[in-house]
Amino acid sequence: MATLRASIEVPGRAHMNDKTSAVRVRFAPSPTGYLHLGGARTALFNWLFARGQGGTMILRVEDTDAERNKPELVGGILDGLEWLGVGWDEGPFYQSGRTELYRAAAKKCLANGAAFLCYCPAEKYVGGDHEEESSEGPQLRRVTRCACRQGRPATPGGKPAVRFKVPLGGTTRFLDAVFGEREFSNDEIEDFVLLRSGKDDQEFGQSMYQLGVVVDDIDMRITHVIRGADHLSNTPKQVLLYRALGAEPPVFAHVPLILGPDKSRLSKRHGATDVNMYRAEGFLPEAFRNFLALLGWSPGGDEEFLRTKDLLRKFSLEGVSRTNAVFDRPKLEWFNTQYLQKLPIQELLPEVENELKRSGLWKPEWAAPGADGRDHAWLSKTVDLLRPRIRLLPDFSSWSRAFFSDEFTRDAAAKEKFWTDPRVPELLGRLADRLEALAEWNHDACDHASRAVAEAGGVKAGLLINATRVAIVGQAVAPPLFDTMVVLGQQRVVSRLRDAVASFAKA
RNA sequence: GGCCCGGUAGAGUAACUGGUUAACUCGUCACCCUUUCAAGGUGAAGAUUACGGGUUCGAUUCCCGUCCGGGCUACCA
Repeated sequence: MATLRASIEVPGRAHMNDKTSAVRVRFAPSPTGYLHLGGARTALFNWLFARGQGGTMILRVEDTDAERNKPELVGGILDGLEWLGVGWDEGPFYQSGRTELYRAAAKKCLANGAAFLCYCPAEKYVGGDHEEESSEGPQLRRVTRCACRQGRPATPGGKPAVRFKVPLGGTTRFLDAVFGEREFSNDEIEDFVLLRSGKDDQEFGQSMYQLGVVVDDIDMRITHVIRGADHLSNTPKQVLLYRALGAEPPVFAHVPLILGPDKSRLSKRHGATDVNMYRAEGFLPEAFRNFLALLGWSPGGDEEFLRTKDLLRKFSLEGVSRTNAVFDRPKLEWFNTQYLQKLPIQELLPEVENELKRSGLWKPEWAAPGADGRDHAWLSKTVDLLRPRIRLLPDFSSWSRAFFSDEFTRDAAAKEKFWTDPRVPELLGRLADRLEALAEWNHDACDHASRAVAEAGGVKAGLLINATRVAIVGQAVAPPLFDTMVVLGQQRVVSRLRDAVASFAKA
């Protein structure tokens, strides 16, 4: 993966007291689903933070739940990250392969009294926050402690799970770079499970989330935990674990969640939430990144069109908001059109090439400047002409098909709109003759010839121009006609005009 | 239910540690440009800063309450 730049001094924030250690962050997806927008945004923030300060980005797959885990989903998540341009320096590490590490940590907690063996079957566990029947219907009671923590199992027998022994009374506090100082009462925290009970001949089962994250974050020397705000309430548990394992907690930075247009949690019913679907739709990764970065973060100024290098330079945890953001697709599309228009043409060309290859329209001679470079120059000019009207990459092969192939059809609605005048066939025929006779093929020559034909025929130039557009590109909407003619070339324009005239005869 | 976090125009955000016409971007509407449609240009509408109290000479900024939204409350992550 990307080479790690030499560690430089961490700008750091005084109150966080970062010593001199370089920044180390991680993105830790769970393969229970695809890479969704929220996850992608979290990955992006971690990446921006790490790359912006010469730190290290680690990728860790949290697959400790054998039941819900779907290994085949990992590939899609990695693909999504790659498309997003979010690379990592270490990993991917898989928690499923680090089981011994977690068991050792759990045993350490058992040994130093920070954890206990709980023999309660999961359904019978008496601790926690269970629902209970009352005169007013089902009620949830406060956290209670199980007798197992005193070594007096309420329901002896069976295999025990390891639970963390949360201190009675007192508070647990930590620093969050986004939400500030946080303090939680220990009495609100249940004795959470560290290790599942073992099956068959196993002493213990797989690690639970809380143990896995903490052990790995310590082991991987993570300095900043940047993740979704849905983990804010779990953080005190983790801080307790850090202490029990004799480690200092990192700086936490919880970023607000991304909600759907109805302000409810973003889910499949809100449409595309899988980043790979945006790639498939033809968004440019950099535009997508720019849009995503602005969800829950602001550079402070008025500029919103921020290329990746700008994001890298400006990103900071201080700019992260505490308010959940709503995903707004129209704005994403706006960003895409902006990038389509403003990107240096040489940066856009590879994307267009991929698109044309995907649709089978690509011609090898268009590839990078060859012998005389004329074909490549033609492609470059054509894409440049087309791009102000393109919204998504696939538009290059659908909407602008006639620019790259002679096999195209004329849009019925376009004919309906611009071919209704009975004089059109004759005008198009005369224009074909006139253009064919042209010695010079350029914008002005096409312009003069067309206007002359219109004038001679006693019609407004617009009538001929619009009809001609439909004839040569098959669309009612296209780039300015004379520029289009230049790009298509004399022979092609003439033959398409005659083909159009012929189509009238048939009809 | 308990605990926690939020609440600035339809959306994303800004407004130095409270200071006076609440700013920018997307979207919407209008006009200009014009050869279609975009883009671009100009302008407009849209916010009693969720609501109600309080502190203060002064609050979007501080405090309390209410309402609304979200999160956590699993041998999920």
